[in-house]
Amino acid sequence: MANIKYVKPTESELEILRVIWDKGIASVRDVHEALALTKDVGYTTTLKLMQIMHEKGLVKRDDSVKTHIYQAAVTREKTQKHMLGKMIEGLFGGSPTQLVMQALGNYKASDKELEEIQTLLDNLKKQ
Amino acid sequence: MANIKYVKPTESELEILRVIWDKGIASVRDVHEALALTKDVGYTTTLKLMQIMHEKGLVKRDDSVKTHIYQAAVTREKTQKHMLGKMIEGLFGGSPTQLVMQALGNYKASDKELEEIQTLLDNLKKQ
DNA sequence: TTGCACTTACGAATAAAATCGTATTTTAGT
DNA sequence: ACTAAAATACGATTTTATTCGTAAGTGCAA
Repeated sequence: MANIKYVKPTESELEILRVIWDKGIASVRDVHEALALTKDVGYTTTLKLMQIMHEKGLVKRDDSVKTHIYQAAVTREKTQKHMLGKMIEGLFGGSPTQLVMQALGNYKASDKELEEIQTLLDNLKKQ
Repeated sequence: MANIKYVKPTESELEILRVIWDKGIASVRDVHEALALTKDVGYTTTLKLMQIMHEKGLVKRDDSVKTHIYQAAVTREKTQKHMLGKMIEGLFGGSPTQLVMQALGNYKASDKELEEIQTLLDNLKKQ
């Protein structure tokens, strides 16, 4: 079995991952420009972070071309799952239900979304 | 209006808050002993962290007695809400539904819990 | 080919968080 | 009053994360 250790992205790394997830593939400049829309940061800072992420295995890159092309090496879903898990464990006493209730109670969802949840809930009940 | 700025607890601070939330009130030693069950850490480290938390306003303390007694200055619920919000915003594209679906899908809940969620869902639908 | 624009590499500075050692204070028991 | 045990205060170090300056490589346009 491959020895895969989960690497927890830092706050800044997560910002970068989000951009890459949205774009699919991206150069440092692509990412930097996206980040620059919402925060003040130097180009080489973004570059350095992406290099570190590459070392950590958070992103893959094609460096056979002058402008390296990056893509995520971890999926959004896996990351979501890990972070949800940590949060459930740490803040919600291990109860996913607590988290769900809290989320549903505090953040309004549309009727359509409520229906989606209902459908999932129905499926879970059947099992 | 009182000027309350939300202070985001760090990882370690959160661990301490969890102990205090569970106990209601706690001395440094109480907290330290709880932490020591699961990690290797020095007493003065815990002390220092709790002092910092006090400066930040994360905890209150009664220092009229020799052994200071701490209690949380932020509720578990408020903290849960903030962190959920950040997570929804950052990882789930602003969609609480996404988060709920992900949580329900990945972490099994008991029938009783599913019923609780169902009840909440019914209420939300009525509105 | 020369030079300019753009890129990566990389070391180093800065900032933030966590850790701990040591000094000092407090108080209860003798 | 004295001492030991236990507590706090606090500076300093270590670790981790973030930021950026500067050097060096690359290729395209004139």
